[in-house]
Amino acid sequence: MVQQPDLGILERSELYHGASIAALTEAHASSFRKRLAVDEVLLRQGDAAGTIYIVVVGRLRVTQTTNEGQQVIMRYLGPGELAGYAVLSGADVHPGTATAVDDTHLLGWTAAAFREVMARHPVIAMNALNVLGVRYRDMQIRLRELSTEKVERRLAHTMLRLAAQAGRRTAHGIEIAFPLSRQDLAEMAGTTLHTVSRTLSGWEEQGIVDSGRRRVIVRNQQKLSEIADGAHA
Amino acid sequence: MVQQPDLGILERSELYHGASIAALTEAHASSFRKRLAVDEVLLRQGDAAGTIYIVVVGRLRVTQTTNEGQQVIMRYLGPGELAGYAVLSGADVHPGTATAVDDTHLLGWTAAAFREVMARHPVIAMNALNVLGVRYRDMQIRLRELSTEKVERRLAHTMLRLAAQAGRRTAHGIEIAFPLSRQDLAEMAGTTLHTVSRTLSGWEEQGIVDSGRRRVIVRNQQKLSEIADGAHA
DNA sequence: CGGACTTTTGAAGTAATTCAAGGGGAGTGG
DNA sequence: CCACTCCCCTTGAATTACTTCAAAAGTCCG
Repeated sequence: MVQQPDLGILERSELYHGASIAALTEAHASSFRKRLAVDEVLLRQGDAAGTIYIVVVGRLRVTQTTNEGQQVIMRYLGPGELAGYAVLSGADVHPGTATAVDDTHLLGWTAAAFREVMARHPVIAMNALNVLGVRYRDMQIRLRELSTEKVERRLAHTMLRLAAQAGRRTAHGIEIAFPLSRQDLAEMAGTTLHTVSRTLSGWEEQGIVDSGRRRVIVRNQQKLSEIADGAHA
Repeated sequence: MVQQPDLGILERSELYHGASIAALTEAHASSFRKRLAVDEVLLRQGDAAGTIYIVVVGRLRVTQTTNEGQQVIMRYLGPGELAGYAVLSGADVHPGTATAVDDTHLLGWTAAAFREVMARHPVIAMNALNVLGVRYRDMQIRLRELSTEKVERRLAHTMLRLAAQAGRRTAHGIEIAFPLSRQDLAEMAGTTLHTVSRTLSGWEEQGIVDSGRRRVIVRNQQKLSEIADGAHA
């Protein structure tokens, strides 16, 4: 009875999409639930990679921290997305830290349980390849942007991606549906919070965005796209 | 008779490592050979992703080009490595261009032939997951470097990776075993050839490297590591 | 030996960081 | 309910690392 909604979530997840009812049921049977409050950590960079999760409700921020303590945000994970990909690809430790930015519900599997399900249902392995492929390509794009574009453009790309991934239509525009500080944007776009602040102030004047304390709304996606495409060059 | 060496190459490749003789034989039977001279293109960014290759001998440079024509080098591929990962992960076009930087021999498969082999031998799918996982992590590291480190450090990291991946011990140090221009290094480290040239000149004075026209030798790996670790901060 | 490509180096310019200070909002505790 | 405190955000000014522009010198190959 409680299972039905979970199966639906699994069916719509990037990892189990297209799997048979049998596979979904089996996957669900070997899963466990996990709940995180805001700022709780799901898995920590450097820890042994023993579990894999699917986000059911909520959102996680995945970061990597340098020896010097600087953080980079690798991505945000929303409903249906996979956390703990290290288990998929046989890495022994988690390369990043996943922290809840909202109240978050997950379904989890131990590495052994997951491998068992994947071995029995090849479609899951194919989905796993797709997940990694998509993320890898995403990374290539970001690397390319970071190598070739100036800050304003990179920030525009960053915000467009966030709007596409976690945007909520409102009367005033597309609102990023979770708390997002200047510092967060800086850690995604490869710059400082100061430069982000200045850039957003400029955009605000032009009516492109509307923002406040840990809150961002895209008012004019068109103009933002033009900036991302280098119209400002 | 000619097959035996090929099977050995396959066995040692990142994609077929650990596969059974039956699987290797089957894979070999459905493969075709391809040979490229220097500067010939194996696959082009944006082209339909219909084939996948393993490098047997030689080396490829994988690049992505922006709308404005700027290039970024995503990676180099040496013997045993896979070219055309798009086929693995179900992308419909190649995200980058692969060009030979040396005379290069490859074994190739059509997408259909490869999927057939992979479906029959799950170990290959697991290897594929590992390949993508390793590349993804590599990309995360580079993104982190690009976001948080200054040019000299990034360049040091770049050269250390090249030395590890394609280094040849010589009397004078570790030589990067393929032609590598200042421009190439710039496109890997996210800077300009001018800055690379100046940096290498500095390193040359300190006896850390020895370089010339499209040629780089690491003389003092220790010192280069220190620079990469931020000792120069 | 000519010509194309690669590298070097100087000088000027600039985007972005760093340093510094202050202001504003949200939540908490008295 | 008000005041206090903690974050987060903003903005100015100084600094700097790097790019861009420019020219010349090597180096390799045919």
